[in-house]
Amino acid sequence: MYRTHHCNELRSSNVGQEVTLAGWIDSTRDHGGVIFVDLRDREGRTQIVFRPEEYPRVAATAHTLRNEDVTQITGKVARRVDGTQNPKLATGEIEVVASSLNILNRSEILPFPLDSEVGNEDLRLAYRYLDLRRPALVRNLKARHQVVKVTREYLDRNGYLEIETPVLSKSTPEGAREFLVPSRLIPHHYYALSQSPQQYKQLLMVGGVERYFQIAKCFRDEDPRADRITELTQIDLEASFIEREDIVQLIEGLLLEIFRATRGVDIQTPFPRLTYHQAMDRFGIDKPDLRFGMELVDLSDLFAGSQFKVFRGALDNGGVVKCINAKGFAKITTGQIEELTNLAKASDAKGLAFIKVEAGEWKSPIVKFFVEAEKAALKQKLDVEEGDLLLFGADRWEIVCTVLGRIRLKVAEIQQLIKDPNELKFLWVFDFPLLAFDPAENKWSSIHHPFTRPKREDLQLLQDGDYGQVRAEAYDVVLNGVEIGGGSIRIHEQHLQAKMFQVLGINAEQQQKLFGHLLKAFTFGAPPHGGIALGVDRLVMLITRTTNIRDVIAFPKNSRGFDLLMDSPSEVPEEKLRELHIQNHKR
RNA sequence: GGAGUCAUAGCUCAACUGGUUAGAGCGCUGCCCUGUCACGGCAGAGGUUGCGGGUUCGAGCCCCGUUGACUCCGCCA
Repeated sequence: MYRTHHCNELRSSNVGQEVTLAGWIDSTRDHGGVIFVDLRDREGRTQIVFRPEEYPRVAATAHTLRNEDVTQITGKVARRVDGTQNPKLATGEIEVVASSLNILNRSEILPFPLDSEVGNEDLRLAYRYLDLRRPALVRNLKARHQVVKVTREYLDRNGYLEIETPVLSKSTPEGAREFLVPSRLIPHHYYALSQSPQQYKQLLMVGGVERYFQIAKCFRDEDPRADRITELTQIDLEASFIEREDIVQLIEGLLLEIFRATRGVDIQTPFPRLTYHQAMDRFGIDKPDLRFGMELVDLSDLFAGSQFKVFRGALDNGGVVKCINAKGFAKITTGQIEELTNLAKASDAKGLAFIKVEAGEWKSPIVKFFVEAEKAALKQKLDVEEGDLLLFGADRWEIVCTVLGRIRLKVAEIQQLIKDPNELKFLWVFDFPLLAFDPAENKWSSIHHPFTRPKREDLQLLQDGDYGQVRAEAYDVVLNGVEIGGGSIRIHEQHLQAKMFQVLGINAEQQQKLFGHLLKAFTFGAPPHGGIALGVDRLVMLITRTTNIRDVIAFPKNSRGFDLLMDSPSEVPEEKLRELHIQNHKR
C-alpha cells in the first residue's frame, strides 16, 4: 500500500497517528537543520517536517529533495507549534514528522513553474502532463467529470438510454467541413468523422428507442476560436413524442442539477425566453448576455422627419435608426471611438454616429442636424443623463442590430459592466429563421440543420417559396451570452424532408444518394421527435469561469488543430498511403 | 480566405527619441542557515533579442519578407 491518506485529508483529529503519504514535492524550505517540505497529490498539500535530531539519516536524504521528485513519506501526525499553523492550507493545523523517506522517482528541473501563471501556451501544451499538475487544471477536469456524471444520472432517471453511435460516418454536403478518413477495404471511398450524431439519433427514434442520449465526441474541421475547438464533446439527446416544452423542462432540470453539483447554487427556473426577432431587436445578437442592459432602442419613429442625411437615407430605404446609451461613457477616448467605429465598419456599417453628454452639452458632429423636439424625445426615450454616450446605427434592420449588438458587447467589456463573476443569466431563444440565403453560394441554407421542423403556422410560407419568412421549431439555450446548447423538433415525414432538401438545392437524385437512408426510414412509421445538444466544453468553461476552451480539456489541440504534445498531425510512410489508395500531392 | 496583437535568459517581464558591456524578479548552481510555508543570507552561471534581408556611423527598437502563437471577421448543418 503506497499511502494511508491523501494530502488533503489529515486534520487535528489525526494527531498521533502514523501515516504514509505519497506524492510530489511541491516546495522545500531547507533551513540547514530542520527541513520543511510540502507534499502534493491530486487532492491537496500537506507539510512534512524533517528533524535531524530525531531522524538524522532521513533528514540527510531530505536535503537532496527537489521540486517534483516523487516520494513516499511515513511519519507521525503532529499538531503544529503554536503560531506556525497555516490558515491558507486545509491541512495547515498539522504536519507529518517524517520517520521514513522513500524517493520513488527523481524529477529534472521543470521547463516552467507550476505555481505561477505561464503565458507561453505552446510550452504548456507541449508539456501538458506537467501543466495538468496545476491545481487549476485538475479543478476544471473535476468539474467536467461532475457535469458528465450528473448528466448520466439525471437522464437515466428520466428514461434516457445511453447509446453509442459511429464516429466513422458518412460525408454530407451540409454543415461543417469534415475530417475525412480513407477506407482501406473500399478503395477511393471515405468516411467522415461524425460532426454530430444527428442522423443516427433520428434513426434511433425511427427504431423505437424513444429516449436516447450520448456524451458524444464531434469533429468539425473549422477554424477554432477562444470558445471553439475542432474536437468537441456534446451532451446529445433525442426523444420521441415530445414537444419543445418537454425539452425545455428537461434541460432546465438538467442544468439545475449540474450547477447544484458543480457550483453549489440553485439556478432560477424557468429561464426567461426571447424569440430570435426579439433578441436581435433588443440586443443585436441571437445569444444575448443579460448580465447588463444597454438595450438597443428603436428611434425610427422619432426620426421619421429627420433632415440628417444618414438617418433620412436609411429610413427612406426601409431601414431603421437605433441607438444604445452607454451610461457614463462620455469620457471615451478618441482611440476608443476609433476602435468602436472600426468594429462597426467591420460589421458592414457605413460608420458610427455618437453623442457625448458632457458639461450639460451634447457634443457630437451630428447633433446640429437634430431639432429641439428630436433632442427632447431622445433624452426622454433613452433616459439621457450627464456623462452618457449615445451610439447610433442607421441602415437595414439586420445590419443595425448586428452592429449595435457588437458595439454593446465591446462597450460592456471596456466599461467592465460585469461586476459579479458568479452571476448566471440563462435564457431560451425560440423561433429562429429556418433558412438564410447565402449570397456566396447563391442558395438557401439551413440556419440550424436540414432536419429542423418548420413551425406549423409557417408551412404555407415554405410552400409559397417565401423561405426567408419561415420560422423553425428550434431553440437555443444561452448562458451569459454564450450559446451552450441548441436543438429542434425534427421533420419526421418523408415528403416534408424531401421538400426541405429541394429548397436547399439538393435534387431528387442527390437526396437518394446522400440521405436515402433517412428518407426511406421516414416512410416506415417514423414517430414525431426532437432533441437538443449541449456543448460540454463551453458549459465547463462557464462553470469554472475559464476563458480559454483548452483549459477545460485534458489534451487540447492548438488554434491550428495541432497537438504539440504528440506532434500530430504527422507525416506517414508512403506504404501506409498506398494501403489506403491515396497519394500526396507533390509539394 | 481576411485582419489585429505579440515573439528579448528556463519562466514572467524591462530596456526612454535608434546610442556604451541587453537588465530585474522567479527558477537554476555552490556555500551558509533548526519553525518555515513566496523561508532567509552570500556568491555565481545563464542571451544568435523567432528567422532572413534592408536602412543607418550605429538596430532589441525603423522598413520589407518569413515562421509561429493568440484573438477577431468569414466559417462553425
